[in-house]
Amino acid sequence: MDSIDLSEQEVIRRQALNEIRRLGIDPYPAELFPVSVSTEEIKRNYSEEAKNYQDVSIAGRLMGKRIMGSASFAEIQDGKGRIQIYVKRDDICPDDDPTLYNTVFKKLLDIGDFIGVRGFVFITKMGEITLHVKEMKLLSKSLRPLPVVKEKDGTVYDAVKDPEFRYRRRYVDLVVNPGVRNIFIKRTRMIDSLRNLFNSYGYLEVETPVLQPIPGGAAALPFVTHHNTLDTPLYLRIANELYLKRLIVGGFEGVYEFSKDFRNEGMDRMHNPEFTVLEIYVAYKDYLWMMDFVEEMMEKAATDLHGTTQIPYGDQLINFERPFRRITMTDAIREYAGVDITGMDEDRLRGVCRKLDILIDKTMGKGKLIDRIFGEKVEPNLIQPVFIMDYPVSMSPLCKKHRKDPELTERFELIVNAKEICNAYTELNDPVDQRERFQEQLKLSEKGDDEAMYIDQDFLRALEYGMPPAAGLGVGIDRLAMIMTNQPGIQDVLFFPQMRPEKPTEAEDLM
RNA sequence: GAUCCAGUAGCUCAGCAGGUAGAGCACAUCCCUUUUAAGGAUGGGGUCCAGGGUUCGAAUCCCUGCUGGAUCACCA
Repeated sequence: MDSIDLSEQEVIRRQALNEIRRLGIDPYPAELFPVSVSTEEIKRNYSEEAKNYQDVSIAGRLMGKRIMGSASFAEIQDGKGRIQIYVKRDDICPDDDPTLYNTVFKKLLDIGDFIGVRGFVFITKMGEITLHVKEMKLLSKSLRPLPVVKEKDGTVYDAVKDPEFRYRRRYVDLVVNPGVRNIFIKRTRMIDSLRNLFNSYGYLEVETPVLQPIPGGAAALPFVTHHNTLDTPLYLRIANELYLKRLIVGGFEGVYEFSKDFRNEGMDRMHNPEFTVLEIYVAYKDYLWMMDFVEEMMEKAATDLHGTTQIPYGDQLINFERPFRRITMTDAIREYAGVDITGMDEDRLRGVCRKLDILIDKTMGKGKLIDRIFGEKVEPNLIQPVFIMDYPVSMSPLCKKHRKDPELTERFELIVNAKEICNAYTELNDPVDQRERFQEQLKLSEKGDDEAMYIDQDFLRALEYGMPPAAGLGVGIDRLAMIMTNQPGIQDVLFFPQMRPEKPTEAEDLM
């Protein structure tokens, strides 16, 4: 990298780096630094009376310096939070040489540098818990200036908020915006909560192929790649449903997987090309059982994260307390759109759509028309958790037909804040019916529906060996995380949301 | 994909009857031993996203492009 491309501050930091080396200090030492406590633990447990934490070591990023001659206050930020440190020249420079304080600390250390300090904890006149430093060591020099975000009385000054900057340099976002870390910690805690529940039921976490010869289990456009040795196309999975069901065929009675799925479709605040779905399949259950299970799961996740079932989302308060409302799709359309679609054929549904001012096109079949009515007129009203049950058969080629109505399927979705969070079936295990449903998908595909499902012959073969009755569930983990962490976009709950690659000039600059 | 908005210092932003740039923080030099958005003084730093056009003159007006955001469409 040519120094002519560096900003003044970057040049100064490189000069400081050289100066540090010249003083015989290794700016990137190899040996461990013995951290004895976290900033959080000190702040939580320190008491003046107990006089605890009188010899501790902490490490982290230097996040602020307030120099007042031969004494200074500064801040260290570790993985848990920040603590103020008090640095006095006479303490860190016990002999006559003041270099460590005057030159190294005051001039050569910058905001963003990692340092380790050892000392004792006290409380300043202003009442702040502070570490009085006796020894200081540089652990890693930072060469780029970190944005300095300040805060007073709850007001944040100069917060880094440009979304492009935040998503492209998430590492900086995490250092500088403390709330961001908590979002991701909560996301992980949420997944822990689900996993713990599944394990407590004795279900087995499994892994199934990401690279699939036939991308099945959902209606979506896949990413295609190529395997050189096999000389065959492979697809990144759009769902793992068909593989998990094969495991149910194989005798596992409860399996689940947190699955990274990939869909070659649009990107926006709700969609990222790769995203996480939980899928779980349980033998000998049906979709009614699964609704109870989902209620338990959601209530537990909410309480594990927030200690309550009431979750703030935007200006809403969402209540995950059991039981959730249950309503069939037909009843929901009757209630919110004022139309009874029972027994309507495709033409009459088209008439309904026209009357309700819903945009449709010729390629839409009965299932899609009903879905449009639901999406336009019903879904926006559904803020609190609600199960929508019994979808039309043509929308659900992997779902068992309804025990009472062959036009419907035993399927439900959980809608929260007008968005689908869960999708579940009584799984179709009749291999003959499944073959027919696939063939109908093939017809749709021949009509031009590029998302119609492929026929997976091996999956049919598996069903022909016999699959026990089972209930299956898919949960959009990113969307659930959005709700559980009160975030408006999927980019805010993904560490590294997909972005257009940076320009070559920028990329070269990063080399 | 459509429409709208935005891109100015490391960060947050101002500047737009057109006269080639400014603030706060950060950075540099100096003063200051319990401060806390520390303070005081002085100073450096910008291909004003890119390219074209109008003009004597463009950060400012026009066109094209790039990147991002919002809304809608499409899609789970």
